[in-house]
Amino acid sequence: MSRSCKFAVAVHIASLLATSPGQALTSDWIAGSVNTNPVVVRRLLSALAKAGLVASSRGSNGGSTLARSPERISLLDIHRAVEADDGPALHHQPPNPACPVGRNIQSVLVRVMDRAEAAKEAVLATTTLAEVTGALAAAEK
Amino acid sequence: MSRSCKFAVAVHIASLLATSPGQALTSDWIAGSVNTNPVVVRRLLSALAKAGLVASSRGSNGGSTLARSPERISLLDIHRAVEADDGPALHHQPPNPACPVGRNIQSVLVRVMDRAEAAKEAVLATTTLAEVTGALAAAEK
DNA sequence: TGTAACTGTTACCGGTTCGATTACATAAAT
DNA sequence: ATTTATGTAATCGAACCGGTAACAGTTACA
Repeated sequence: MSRSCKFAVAVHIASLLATSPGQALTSDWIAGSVNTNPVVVRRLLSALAKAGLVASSRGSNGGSTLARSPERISLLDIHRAVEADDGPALHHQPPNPACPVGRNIQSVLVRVMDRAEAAKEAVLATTTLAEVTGALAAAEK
Repeated sequence: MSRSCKFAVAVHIASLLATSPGQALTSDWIAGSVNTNPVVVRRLLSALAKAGLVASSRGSNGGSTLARSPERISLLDIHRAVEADDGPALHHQPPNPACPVGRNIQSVLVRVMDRAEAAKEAVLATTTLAEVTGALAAAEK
């Protein structure tokens, strides 16, 4: 396993909540659909709750629901909630400031990589959770 | 150090080669500008050579040069050369096929994440190495 | 010819991230 | 009280990355 699949699982979780409106789902039940451990689900639910996308209640009959309607939750909201944003991945050690390339490459790279990341996020921003559940329903029939 | 900075270093290396046209640079010299180990540089040069972006000659007076002009090398070329493309990061374990969400979420996710990745790559594809070195020169004055 | 310079590749170490798992404190319904 | 949940910390194994040493192969040149 190479990269993080937190985003994929978080969208999965949010889709489950969106298709069970008004009903609180437990981390155990969600884990059964995702096919993973309930603690993994709770960690992601915790991140989604901190971002204000999900509300959880504890105790018996507890569980989680969406904090707002699926039309008003974008995949970028979910992505930002569960994946850390460390900015573009630059050199570990600062390049040689005595070299004309070395002393300027990072600022140039940041500009380009930020633009590329913004283009990616624009796609996620214009895709709503409601569109995802719509596509899920369309795939069923 | 969390993520890979291979792309950043590879663009750095390519910029050095682009600003020394016709002159073969050694991995030792390049490592001095990048501020890292020559083997790290050679690993990236090897990947760039396999992608046909760089030509290297061995032995005394050896070194590396660009295999084509900086105007005809895009940052996407460099990105594809040094960073593995594993496709979108989906679930480790396959989701539960007995669940309507679980059995369809991955195909829906692939469509969205592929679109997002394509948007990012479009930015890198329209940025040439020549533009990078132009920005480097502009930052100098 | 032989030596110095340079590439190409492998192997290994130390640090970090990730998912899975166990454990346990806390909270709420009945 | 007991049961059912969440919330969170700790730990484990696997994977990836950058740095480093080691070494084989190649080329220029004295």
